[in-house]
Amino acid sequence: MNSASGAPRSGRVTIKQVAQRAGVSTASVSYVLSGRSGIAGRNGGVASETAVRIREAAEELGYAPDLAARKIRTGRTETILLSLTMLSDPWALAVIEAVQRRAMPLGITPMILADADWARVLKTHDADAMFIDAVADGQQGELEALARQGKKLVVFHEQIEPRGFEVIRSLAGPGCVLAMEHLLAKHQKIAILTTERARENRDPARFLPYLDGLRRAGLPLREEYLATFDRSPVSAYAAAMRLLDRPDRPTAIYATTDFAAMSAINAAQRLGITVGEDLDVVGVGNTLEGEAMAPSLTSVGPVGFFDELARILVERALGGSENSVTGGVVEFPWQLFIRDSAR
Amino acid sequence: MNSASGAPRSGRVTIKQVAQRAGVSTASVSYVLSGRSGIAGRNGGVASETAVRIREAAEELGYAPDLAARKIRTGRTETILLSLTMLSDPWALAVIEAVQRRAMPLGITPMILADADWARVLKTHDADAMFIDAVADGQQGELEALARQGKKLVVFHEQIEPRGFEVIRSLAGPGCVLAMEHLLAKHQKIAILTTERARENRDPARFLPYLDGLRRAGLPLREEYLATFDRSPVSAYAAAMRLLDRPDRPTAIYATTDFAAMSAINAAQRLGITVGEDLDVVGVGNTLEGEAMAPSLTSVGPVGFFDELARILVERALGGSENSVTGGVVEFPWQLFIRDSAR
DNA sequence: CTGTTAGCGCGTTCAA
DNA sequence: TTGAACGCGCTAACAG
Repeated sequence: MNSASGAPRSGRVTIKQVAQRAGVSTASVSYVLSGRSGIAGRNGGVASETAVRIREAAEELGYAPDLAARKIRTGRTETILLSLTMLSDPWALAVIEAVQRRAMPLGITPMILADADWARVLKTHDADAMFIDAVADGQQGELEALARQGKKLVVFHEQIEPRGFEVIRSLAGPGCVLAMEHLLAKHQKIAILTTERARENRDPARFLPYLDGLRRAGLPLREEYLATFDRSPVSAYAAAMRLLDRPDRPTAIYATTDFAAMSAINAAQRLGITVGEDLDVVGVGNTLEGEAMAPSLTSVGPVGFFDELARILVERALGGSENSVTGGVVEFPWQLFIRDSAR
Repeated sequence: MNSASGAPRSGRVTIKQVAQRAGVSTASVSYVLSGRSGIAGRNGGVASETAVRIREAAEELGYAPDLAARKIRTGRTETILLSLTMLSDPWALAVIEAVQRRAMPLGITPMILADADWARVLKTHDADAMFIDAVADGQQGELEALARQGKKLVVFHEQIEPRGFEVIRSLAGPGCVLAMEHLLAKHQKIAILTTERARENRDPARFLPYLDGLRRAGLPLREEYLATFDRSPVSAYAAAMRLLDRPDRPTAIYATTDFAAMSAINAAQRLGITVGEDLDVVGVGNTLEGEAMAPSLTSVGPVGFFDELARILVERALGGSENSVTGGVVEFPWQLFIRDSAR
């Protein structure tokens, strides 16, 4: 076929072949096909007619730039790497989708690494930004090493401190405080429905706000208003029953899980108690199931978390390599979503 | 810090810095750190002591090769790209896991592209092999274009013909034939539980084997033994009930879905019919749920599919670039797994 | 046997 | 608009 034209030893079409075909230098081709063609401040003054010819040649030859070669010069891969541990988790899918939406229009491709073992891969593979959703205990040093290598990391973690990398946190605590305040505005007899573990550990995010709320309001902590359950739906339902099936029952329930809150609502309905009137219920997690149930569940959850994560990731990916190597923390306080179960 | 030693303008440690620190040339470093150091036929004669010094230097500096730079010379990315459309599907997770297991020990990293729009990305991004799990109607040409670019593609599709790329098929048909034969060995009154769609289209894979089986056995097609359902579990359960809750009920059910087969078993149990004795049931899909239920479900499914897919992918990734650009078809006939629901 | 020199590959980008 | 250097690692050819 084309034995005299280019140099098609490899299947790949190079910039050189395009240049030859268009009758220009490789530099012009590069200017037109990648960087600014007719806009640039300095250079890039490529006659629009030449530009057209170049683009035609590229099209005809089916040229596509070799990103590896480009990367070596520019330092950019036009790629964002997402290291996700639990790919089956809807959470991971939400991350992917959000980043996808932000990045693709800018020509940045999100790639997923489905492996808890990011440390090994990220050492050699490059990306304009990397997201890591799980850091084991000993791995803190590896993060710092990667950061020193100039890698742009965004790490999802509740405690880790940023050392050259960005940290993003999803904080349930503030939202739980809001939930309690919401109930305290109208109620005095507020029960809690929580896990055994949260109570034992005095979980600062989900359990303590209950105690603090009562204390600040000058209300007593009543043992009989404290019900715990262990995972199973049955157990949560039973716990709610214990709470509600008594003469002096609470007028509000603060459940540390949406799922528990839903059980509580079911229990109440079973007892003929009208949720939203005789009983207010709030949950934690702001799940879709809670929002969909009747009455819709008032709950707390992170809002816009995925979008913000995507924004940060893309921002860091675009930021020049020498740029802000600050490494900060972005905290994501959960917020209250008032719905029918507790107006 | 190290202003006099290397050239650390960028955060990245290069082979040059390692060379300088070890007091050798970059060639030696390259030989030691990547290719064969003391084995090679020709060159590679690096004294083991020097090799140690080089490795130490690399270690101290935290050197990691730039894969992009390496790729440009070797043409290899040490990466396999998996374009997966339905990441939430267990099927996709199985693909990932299988490839992971095969590839990682060989130093090949699987990367996932969570985007139906592979055509755009794959044009510029490189990988030693690429897997595509979904091809839309118009996209056939794009596959060929990519193949011409020298890209190694493995495409999962039932009909597409290989043109420069590999095609892998998962064929339910043969398995369904086996399932019917299994039932025909012991039964004469065999019912089918299938979807409305499969019946209308006379699905060659899952529906026709039922008709053909009856015909070959010289059995009549009885309308009352043909029950259809539409998606919902409820619907499948009801259809099974219609089949079983009659005087002259079938002694075997061929269900075109594991999920429907499970509904049938439930229905039978509800009616006091002992599955595996009074009634044999086979499903299609060979899901884990079916295997786990009691009685365990006899079913047909692809065996070793994911492993084989992974093998092909890795093989193609390792194969030299000029190598077998054959492009063949690998068919994966489903097989019968006999369990308690139909011995 | 051990090690070095030098050029390559591809797209970018400066200086002319 | 272009020639040529450049970035990084690989590797053929060559020299102790």
